[in-house]
Amino acid sequence: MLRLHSMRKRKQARNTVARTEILSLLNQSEVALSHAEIQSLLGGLCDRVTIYRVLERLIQEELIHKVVNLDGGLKYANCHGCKSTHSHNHIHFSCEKCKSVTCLEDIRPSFKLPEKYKVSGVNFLVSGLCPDCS
Amino acid sequence: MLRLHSMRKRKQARNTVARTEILSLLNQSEVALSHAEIQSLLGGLCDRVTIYRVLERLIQEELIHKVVNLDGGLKYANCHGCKSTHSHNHIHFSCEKCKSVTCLEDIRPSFKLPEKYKVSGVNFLVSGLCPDCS
DNA sequence: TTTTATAAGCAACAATGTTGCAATAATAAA
DNA sequence: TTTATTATTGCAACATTGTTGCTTATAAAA
Repeated sequence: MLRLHSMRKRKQARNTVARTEILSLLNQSEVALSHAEIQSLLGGLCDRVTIYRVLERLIQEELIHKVVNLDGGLKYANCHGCKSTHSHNHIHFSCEKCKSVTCLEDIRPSFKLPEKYKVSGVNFLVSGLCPDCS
Repeated sequence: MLRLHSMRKRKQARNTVARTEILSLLNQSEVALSHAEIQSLLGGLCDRVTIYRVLERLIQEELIHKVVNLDGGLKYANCHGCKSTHSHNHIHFSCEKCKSVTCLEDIRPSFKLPEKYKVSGVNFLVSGLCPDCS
């Protein structure tokens, strides 16, 4: 196949079993899942490392996004509306009782920084009790 | 010493070298420090584990607070004004270039959750370029 | 079917955080 | 000041989480 120099050969993503299953898990889940939870749900379908690499890929493809929990633990959630706007600037809610982490997609906090700061991303996490636990 | 049953013996905090030095480091620092940074700055003054335990104690005493970075890494910062109000609901800024994490104490974001959520704490992190780097 | 580049598996490693227990040392009590 | 008490430390061992290199397997193209 002839390729022009400007036409950079892009890495062609593949539909593998691991990718399909992990994406399906996240799409079906109401809450964000940790790597450990995903591994457990997959029940040995694939290696630990594969999960890390699939998650990384899905993030780059903007099909999921990463959520940092209160304790620094990482969780992953599917992107519902975020993809269209290319932004993950909504609030995430972390329930102290059931430990669930949920995307509150419609809620965008407002704030104002001094002019000299250049903002490129935000991560807003609110903790407390979710509707089911309160 | 006679003690009533209701008069629970409270753990009496001690002024140790490690505690003094770590608190001093955090008070003198403009930016939040990670455990690794603190350990490096202390230069072998005490054990790794001691640093973890001192930080934990200082948090409980509300002299410092914990900041979760974008990647889930934990940093620690002194409390300037936060103690009086007993709240850490201000924004933290994480610079992508110099990797510094700063408390923006005066800036409080506003947002509104559905009624059923009970909020007990927030962790707001904004990333981008700090004044020095932009 | 054959080709080939992506992805998976495996092993080894690194970073970070936790726990139990004996020894040390800060503070209170004598 | 000396002694007693117990909070704190150091150490070792372990757990968790995430990363990297390399070989093998496999999805998709030819």
